[in-house]
Amino acid sequence: MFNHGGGLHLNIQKEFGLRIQQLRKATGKSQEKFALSIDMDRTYLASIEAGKRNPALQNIKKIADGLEISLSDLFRDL
Amino acid sequence: MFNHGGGLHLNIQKEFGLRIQQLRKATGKSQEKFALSIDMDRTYLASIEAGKRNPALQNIKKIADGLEISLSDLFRDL
DNA sequence: TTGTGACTTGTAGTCCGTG
DNA sequence: GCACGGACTACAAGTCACA
Repeated sequence: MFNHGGGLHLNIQKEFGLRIQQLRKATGKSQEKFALSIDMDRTYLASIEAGKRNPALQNIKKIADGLEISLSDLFRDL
Repeated sequence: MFNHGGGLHLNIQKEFGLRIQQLRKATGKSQEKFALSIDMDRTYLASIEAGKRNPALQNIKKIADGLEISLSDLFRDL
């Protein structure tokens, strides 16, 4: 009866997507501007935020760098 | 002149590999036993530990679960 | 017990659009 | 600005034989 770490029963992709969306919005950037700033395709970023993709470590790192936070902080509360 | 834990110039794959190797060894399990426990191929785990792979979120999560730590803790100091 | 190269299959990731 | 889709290409996933 515990809920391992994070929000509800959303899967890890959805949780991750919501997390980066929240952090991106806090920067005031659009998906397109943010994606551009980290050299990532805009539609790919959108699908990650939607929880539809399973991004690999290098891209996760890229996002963390773009958000200017550590990987550990990126995964906080997940 | 010491490097405080994480940064270095190893790439993220190598850092991640070393990190999970360290944590796995702390559990006292062999690659084979640990891989088995998380339903992952032993040679695939070995190549991740060696920093030769770029694992995706689902597999990263699988490893964190197997180590019984949060993703945030898994990435601590990385 | 672990490392590695080679391989096939599935999907990560890119690029072009649309409402 | 965003969600969504089609059609691709690059590479992760997963497995094996052997060192």
